[in-house]
Amino acid sequence: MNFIASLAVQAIKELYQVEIEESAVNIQETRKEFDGQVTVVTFPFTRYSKKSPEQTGSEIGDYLVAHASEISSYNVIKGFLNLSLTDEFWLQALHEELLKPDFEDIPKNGKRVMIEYSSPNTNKPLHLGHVRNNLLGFSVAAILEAAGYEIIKANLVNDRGIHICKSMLAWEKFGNGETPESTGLKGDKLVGNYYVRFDKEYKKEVEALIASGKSEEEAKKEAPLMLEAQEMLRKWEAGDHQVIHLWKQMNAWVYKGFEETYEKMGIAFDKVYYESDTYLLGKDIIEEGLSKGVFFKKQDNSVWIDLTADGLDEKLVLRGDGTSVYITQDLGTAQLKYDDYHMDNSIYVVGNEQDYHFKVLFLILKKLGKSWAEGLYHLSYGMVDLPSGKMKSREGTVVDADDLMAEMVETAKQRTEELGKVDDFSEQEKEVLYEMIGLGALKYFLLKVEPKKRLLFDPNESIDFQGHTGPFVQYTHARIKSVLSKGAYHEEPFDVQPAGLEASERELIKELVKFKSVIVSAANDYSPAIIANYVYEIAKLYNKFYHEVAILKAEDVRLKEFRLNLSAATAKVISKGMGLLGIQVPERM
RNA sequence: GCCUCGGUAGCUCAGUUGGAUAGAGCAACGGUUUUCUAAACCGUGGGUCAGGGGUUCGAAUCCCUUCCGGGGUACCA
Repeated sequence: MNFIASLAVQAIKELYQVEIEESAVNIQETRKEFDGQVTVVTFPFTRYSKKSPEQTGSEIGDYLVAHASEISSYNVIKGFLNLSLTDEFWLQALHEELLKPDFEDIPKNGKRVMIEYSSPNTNKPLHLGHVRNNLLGFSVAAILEAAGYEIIKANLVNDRGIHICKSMLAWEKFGNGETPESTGLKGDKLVGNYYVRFDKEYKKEVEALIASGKSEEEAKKEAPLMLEAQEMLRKWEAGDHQVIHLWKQMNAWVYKGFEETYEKMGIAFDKVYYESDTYLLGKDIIEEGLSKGVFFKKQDNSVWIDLTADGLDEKLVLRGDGTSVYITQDLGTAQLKYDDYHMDNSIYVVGNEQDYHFKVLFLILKKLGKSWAEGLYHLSYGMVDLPSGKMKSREGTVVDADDLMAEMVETAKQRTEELGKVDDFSEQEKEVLYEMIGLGALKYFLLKVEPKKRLLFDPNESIDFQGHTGPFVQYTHARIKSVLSKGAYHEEPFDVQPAGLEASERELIKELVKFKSVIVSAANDYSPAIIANYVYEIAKLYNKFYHEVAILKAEDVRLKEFRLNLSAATAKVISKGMGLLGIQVPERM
């Protein structure tokens, strides 16, 4: 569509003797209710023409039609110049953009980007909040890869700390030697139960202490369980054999559980970092900052940075006793990641509750003069809330990831059986299909919403399978595949030039040829939602086309061939687009 | 208090660097199948784009301000 902008620039120059930038030409899609496909907004040009918007539009319109064979006609409504492009133009675009085997390839741009996501704690199973994080990370990685980046998918596992000790301690005290094998529980679930158990017992102790006259603050600090957990953390840091053994064993249970969940979810990583390996990093960066005068020391030896000039606060970066805080570790880990991969960009997929933390982290790295700090980006997303409010693992008010996925698959099964279209499938084929649809519905539901928006999930209201949903798009794909197979379609060079395009065909082509630019803008915005909405639009337009024109029973063979090709191109875009969301599409459903 | 992100139809969401009469889905109502998959299609109703001001040919979009909601503002992570 670029030729229209440059031609418009030419027109302004010749008609009104004014030189303008191409970017000053506002081009948009023509709204449905008007004739044409592309619209140039001509209001801004009236200052050059010194004429009415209508007259200006006509003059430019005449010029464009005279100078571009692709433009067949125009109409002017107020300051809008609506252009109709020839059918040949659209067919050509379809041909060039979509009917090649490597149609979706965007050349590599030579840039490397790391995307860190998931980053679970090993004291509890994954819940719906993690699901959003995982799907976002995986999808953004796929989108960036499609846009030409080299991708490293990283996971930073939070495998140590006081919260891990809490579940360890509770298991030691109340577990009676339970194991995943002895209980039949998934490892992460088993460990999660003890995390909840700790909280329960701890609260009892606190209440007892309060009853005996302590203040709430004192009680929370002095409860024996808390003291024991802290002692356990000290032993862990000292390398105590028994504690380390227990830690390794319980983490191993959790990892096995996570693996199952990740596999079901269909996500994976190229590199896993463990906080137990990285938590001591960052101290040399503190030294560096002190010597550069970026940080300063207080009387108690604690180290700070003053960010008040940047509108933030003073921030502690190292405790007075020399131990790390969260940001110390993150400073060190950021350096480690860069040393490992020398990437151009590094993306952190982390909830918006940590917006401030990342703002500070990136700012500190810039102040330290790290050349790579410019490439850091916090992909912040909104929390997933229940109607009752926030999910809290400790209180057990969470939507469990495994349960949710299983429910979705079950619903998909019921739906599919009711419709009875795949009764001839083998049991195994059915299982595969149910998973594809159930997970497709879930993933689409979570990804179609702009990441930064908060998401409300009502467990009592099931996720839809109709309308603006994953299954709708999947269904459209299956429908196309069915037509293609009945039409004995096989990919081959096509040169069919139908006498004239139907409106529904033109609309579909117009949307299809946007595919690559949509990938690019989704990559620039780190937004799977853009892909999700685009793919939905494609599916809708295809269904309209499908209902309005006959494909297999087209008037003549050439027309049928063309429509089969158009269908095949649509299927490719749907399949590839859904793939960018981590959603598979079936041949039949 | 300060910082930050949200607020668009009953509900869930789209809405490009400011552009035409603000769009989808769900829910409601009505229609479409002897014809390529009805998980579909077509139609009807439904709006103070949170409120107010400003910038301009033009504002859901940019600026200011008020209100409502989330999050942050820890020697927690």
